[in-house]
Formats: sequence, C-alpha cells, structure tokens
Amino acid sequence: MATRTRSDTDRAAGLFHALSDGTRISILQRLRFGERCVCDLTDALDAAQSRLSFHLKVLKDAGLVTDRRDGRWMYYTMNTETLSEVADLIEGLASTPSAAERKKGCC
Amino acid sequence: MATRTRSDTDRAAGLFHALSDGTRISILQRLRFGERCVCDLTDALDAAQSRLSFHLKVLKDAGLVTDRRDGRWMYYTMNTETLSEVADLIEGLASTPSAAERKKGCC
DNA sequence: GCAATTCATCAACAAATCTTGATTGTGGAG
DNA sequence: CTCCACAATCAAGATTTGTTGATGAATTGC
Repeated sequence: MATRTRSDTDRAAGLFHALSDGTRISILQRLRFGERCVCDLTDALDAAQSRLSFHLKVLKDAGLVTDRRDGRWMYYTMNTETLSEVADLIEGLASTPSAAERKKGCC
Repeated sequence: MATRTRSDTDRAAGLFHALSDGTRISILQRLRFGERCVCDLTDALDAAQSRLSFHLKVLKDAGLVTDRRDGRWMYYTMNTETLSEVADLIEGLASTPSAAERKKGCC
C-alpha cells in the first residue's frame, strides 16, 4: 500500500494546472480580499465576461473556489482547504523520503 | 511600491505550469530520492528519452531542477529553493490580506 | 580514428488550452 | 408578460503544449 497511485499524480497535476494561468492567479489574488461577483472581476481585471467565466470554471472544477448565487449575481470565494492541499503537495515533493520510503526504493 | 507586478504573476503561473504535468510530477517524485540520470528516469517511468528530455528542460527552465554532467551522463537534482518559492506563493494566496493591503484596496 | 552510448534538439503531427463574439439561461424590475 | 442585467455556454479560430521518430553533439572505450 501507500504507493503513489496514478490518480494522486493526476490530482496534483490538475491542481497545478488550475494555478498555471496568469488570469487565474489574478482572480485568486482578488479573492483573498473576500468574495467577489463576476462583474467585480471583469472590472478589476479588464477582461471579457466569457473569459472570466471560463477561468472561474477551471478554478471551480479544481475545487479552488466555490460559488454562491445571490439574485442575478454569482459570488465566488476562495477555497482555502484546497489551497492547503496544494501546500501539502509541495511539501510532499520537497520533503526527504522517510526511512520506509527509502527502503521501498521509490514510488 | 509593493503592488503585484505583472512579472510576479507570470512567474507564479510559470512555476505552476512547470508542475502541471503528470510526467513532471513523477520526475520530481523520483528526484526526492536524490539525483538521477536521464537513463534512470527512462527506465523508471518507461518513457521515451526525448520525452524526458523535453520535460526535464521545462523543469530546468522553471528552476525546479538543476543538472550536472558526469561523463556521458547528465544528472538531475531537485532544486528545493524553488520549491520553497512555490510554497511561499501558495501561502501568499491563502493568507488573509494585511491591514496595509486591505487599506490599499487590492493588488 | 571509429564505434557505441548518453542525451539534447529538431520537425511534424496531435491534442489541449485560451480568446473572442454570439447565444442562451436565469432572476429581478416594471 | 416583457425587458433588462448578470453570467454560463457554445462555436470558431489561434496559440500552446506534448509526443514521436530522426538527427546531431559530446564523451568514452577500443
């Protein structure tokens, strides 16, 4: 057990992919200040609405943001749990292997 | 000063992009155990040599690995400094804005 | 020098990603 | 019910990215 499964790697790659775009980073940067509707973000980022919807969907599919409807507005919020997951992934990559891991050889 | 520059965002997106591929994650996973030559990785990952060279170049351009020649072998090593940089980026995204930041409004 | 090994690079193709503008859907106001 | 505002979705096109097989460069051993 405890071998790194394909899906672990896929999940990691997927999360990093969601973070691998400047527009999406900028969106998250804005969301640090609290939830925002799409219209706020189109103003702040000077981006077309369909473009933001696209990137927000990528972020949402990855679990990095959640959304909430209020009337005709959709409010997006950063999901810090998933960001913690990403932080753990980084730490896992940077950490030196445990004795058990080293015994097993590798992944 | 201290406004988030375009290049900050670009740098972040670039780092995450380098991590956004399963093959590259697997490479880094192997490198946790110490430096490896390309031939080790082709064996371990069962991947074509040119494919690994491609991904190693991506990792190297992003600063995530360094290389070293020894005879006809190229040895690749994980660059933990850059991984720390990535960890900082994540933390920066997850952190709540400082009072000064909040005062300024946003980025 | 010559052959073999290790790896980087290139060209060509396939696939995924991003952008733009148009359309559709949903909810609120009149 | 109709109109308007907000946002998701779609189609089309351009760009980027990843894979494969072939070629080239550097190094070692004969």
